[in-house]
Amino acid sequence: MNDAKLAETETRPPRKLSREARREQLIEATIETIARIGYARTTLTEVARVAGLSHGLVNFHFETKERLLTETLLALAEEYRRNWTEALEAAGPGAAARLDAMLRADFAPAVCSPGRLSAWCAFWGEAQSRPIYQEQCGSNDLAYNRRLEEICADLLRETGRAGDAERIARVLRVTIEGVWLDLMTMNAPYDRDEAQRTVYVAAEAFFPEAFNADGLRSQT
Amino acid sequence: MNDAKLAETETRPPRKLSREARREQLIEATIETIARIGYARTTLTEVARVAGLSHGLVNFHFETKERLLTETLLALAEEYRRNWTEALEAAGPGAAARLDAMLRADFAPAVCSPGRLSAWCAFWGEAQSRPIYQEQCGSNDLAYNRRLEEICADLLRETGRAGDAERIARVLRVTIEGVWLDLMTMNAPYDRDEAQRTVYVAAEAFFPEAFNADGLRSQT
Amino acid sequence: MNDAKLAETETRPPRKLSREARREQLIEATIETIARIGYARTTLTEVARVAGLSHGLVNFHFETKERLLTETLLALAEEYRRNWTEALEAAGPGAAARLDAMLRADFAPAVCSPGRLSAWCAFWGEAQSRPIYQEQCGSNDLAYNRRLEEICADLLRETGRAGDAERIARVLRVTIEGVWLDLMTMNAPYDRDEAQRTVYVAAEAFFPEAFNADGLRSQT
Amino acid sequence: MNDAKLAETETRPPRKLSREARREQLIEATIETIARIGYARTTLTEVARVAGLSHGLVNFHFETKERLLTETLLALAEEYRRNWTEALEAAGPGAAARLDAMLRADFAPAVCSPGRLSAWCAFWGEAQSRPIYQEQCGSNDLAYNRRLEEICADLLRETGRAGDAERIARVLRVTIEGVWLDLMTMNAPYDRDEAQRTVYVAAEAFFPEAFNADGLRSQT
DNA sequence: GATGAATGAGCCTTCATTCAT
DNA sequence: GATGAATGAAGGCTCATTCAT
Repeated sequence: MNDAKLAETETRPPRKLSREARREQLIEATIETIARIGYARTTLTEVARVAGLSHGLVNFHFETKERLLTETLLALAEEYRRNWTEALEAAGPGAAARLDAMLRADFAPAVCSPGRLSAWCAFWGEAQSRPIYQEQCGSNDLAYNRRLEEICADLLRETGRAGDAERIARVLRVTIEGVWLDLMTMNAPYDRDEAQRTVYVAAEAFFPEAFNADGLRSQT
Repeated sequence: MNDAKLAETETRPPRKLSREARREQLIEATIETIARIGYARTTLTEVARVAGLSHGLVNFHFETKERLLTETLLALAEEYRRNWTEALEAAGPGAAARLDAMLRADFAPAVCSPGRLSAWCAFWGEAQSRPIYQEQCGSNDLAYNRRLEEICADLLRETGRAGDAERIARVLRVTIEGVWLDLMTMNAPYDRDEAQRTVYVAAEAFFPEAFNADGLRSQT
Repeated sequence: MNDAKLAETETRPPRKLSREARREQLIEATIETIARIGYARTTLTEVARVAGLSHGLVNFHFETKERLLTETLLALAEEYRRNWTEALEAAGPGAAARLDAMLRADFAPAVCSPGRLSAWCAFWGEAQSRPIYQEQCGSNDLAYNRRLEEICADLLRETGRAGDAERIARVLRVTIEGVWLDLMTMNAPYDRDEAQRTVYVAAEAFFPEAFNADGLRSQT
Repeated sequence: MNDAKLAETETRPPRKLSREARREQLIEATIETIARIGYARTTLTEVARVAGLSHGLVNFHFETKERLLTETLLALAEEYRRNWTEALEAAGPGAAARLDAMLRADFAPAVCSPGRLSAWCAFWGEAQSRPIYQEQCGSNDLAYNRRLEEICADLLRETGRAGDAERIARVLRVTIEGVWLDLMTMNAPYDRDEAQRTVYVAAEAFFPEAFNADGLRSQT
């Protein structure tokens, strides 16, 4: 093979991809489509168009539209879980550092991009009338909640403060979800940095020794 | 209206309702339908069925499906606005009492029924890809936010605490929205009372002199 | 209304028909379509085209294609049953006259038209892999078979001949079905009259006192 | 074929079968598929699945689906023709023995298996709207009919009976086809033995000297 | 006002056919 | 030869919208 052909092979997308690669490509296109035109108006034709593929291929890799959407949600949930799990593993030993890692993880670009947030919102909106979506989200949330509660309980112990770890964890979690929603739906949205600061303001209210609006207090 | 007609109206269920009454009936059916089967699967036929009316009547009162949905959202937003506005007007003079009134208003049965919450979620999910919906929600939120910020600023002044009223107000608002979402989407949801306590836990964190988990502290 | 308009009203098909009338019209179009292009190539669009209606209307009156086809078969079966039942009721008292009535009924234009026969063939071909079709045909056949056996048994008694009524009835029935098939599938088909004579040749073989190739022997 | 190749063929399952063997394998799978799910629902994918081969191979050996089906019908027809031809060649010299051979041939397991009958029914059902299928069946039937008529004419001569050989032959043929159909489509089908007896009851009616319900009378 | 039959655009899905590997 | 990913035409079905009654 001469250089010209070699270059051509490298630059053009291959005609045939492995099953897994195509599935990921289509799921990515689905997220983008939902983010752009919403869940209700998402069609297989549009997903295929975004992916640059024929619409018949979508049904080849995912038997039905229903499955494509379910697996897209599953992929989002799995990506989200992996993100905070890994952040937690990389965190320092103290409860404050671990809480900081979890709060910060939710604002990592990988899970907090506009497209991802829009897709999440759309699925949330549909989930309340779809038990199958609730299950997908629910099991993930459950694990996240439990961890957050444990860490809050630890931090209360460490700081010697009184408080209800379950409710504090809940406030922190819904604050994150809430500023996410704001980032999506407000007409003049504040930016991600301000969103994160807002979360830390909440963290500071419960744990003033550990946090301020900028994040984790330096350990002096 | 003469006596004969008056008698007819009173004794028989009216065959012809006024324009406004029919519109409200259809909007109510729309909310219920969205809550039950979701925004994406809501059809005019189903709305008509829920309302107990004929198929064609929906298009007679609302020219298009788009208008029916938009006006439904408008009605929800207006109802919500009236609810907190009136609660605020009925509240006592102090900042703590007014904040309490606003927090409590969002859990009034009129705006916090399962059907209402589900419908809200559905519209939120769709709003991020529909500018027209964002406007409907946005203008309302804007007024609500401003009031909440004012009250928080007043309360900070009254209690002599330092703090960022804008971010505190934001945390309180998204906490309310967040527990609303939980009430809708969690597999084993806590109840409305626990949701409200969670909000007060957040309020207590910022204003311990004024609130505890049960609500407004008695003014001694 | 002036004469011109009156005439127009009478000649043009009405825009809206009753449910039952439309259903019959669509079933008739289905029979014609199956006869013309076969079961496998029958599409709702083609049925609608033959009926001169929009394809959406087919799904309005019959929820699915499956139901349209099933009800078409049901209508064919009901029409067939009514035809031989009424022929039997109009027949004379003797066994020979009743057998003659049944044999003759199957060649009545109402049930023996080319379109009807083609449609029957198509359903038979599909029935062997469709239990639901078999049931539709089966219950009808059962009643027909029982009657034919009874009459053959009566005729054997009357003529004092030995013979197996069940098998004789079966031969007569399948002979009718067979010449039907011939009328449909042979390249140079003989005509309906020759088909009927063939059946009478079979009848004559079993009951020479009662039949000859032209039909029932005149009672002398 | 040299020794090396022979050994390879015998010891290993051949990875590459000859064209002809693959074609037969696919035709057999087509018959089975049509028998199981019907003509209308037969797809190339299903045929390939039944044959245990890949999807694309079907189009490699038969350019189109149309050709696969046509050649399947051709194979069925050829198999059927060979069956009665060989039976006739093996039969004794008398007309009765030859007629018996033909009647018996149609119930030989090779052509009278459930799968074969189902496939025949399906093709018959479709043939009335497909000239190309009618030709395939027709030419075969024509030869079969002619032979049957000749034999019936011979037998009439031998027995000295009056009768119309053409119509008698037709009754015998359609009786066979009819009991075939019964074997396929009746809810509580009688068995092949009873089907064959029914045919002989018809034969006995025309030729009582030669046949009874059990078959050919022993020549005493 | 009210009804529900009728229309047709657009969607999901199937599947014969093609083709790169 | 053989595989299976990829394409696109066509079909069934849904549903917003229209309109005669």
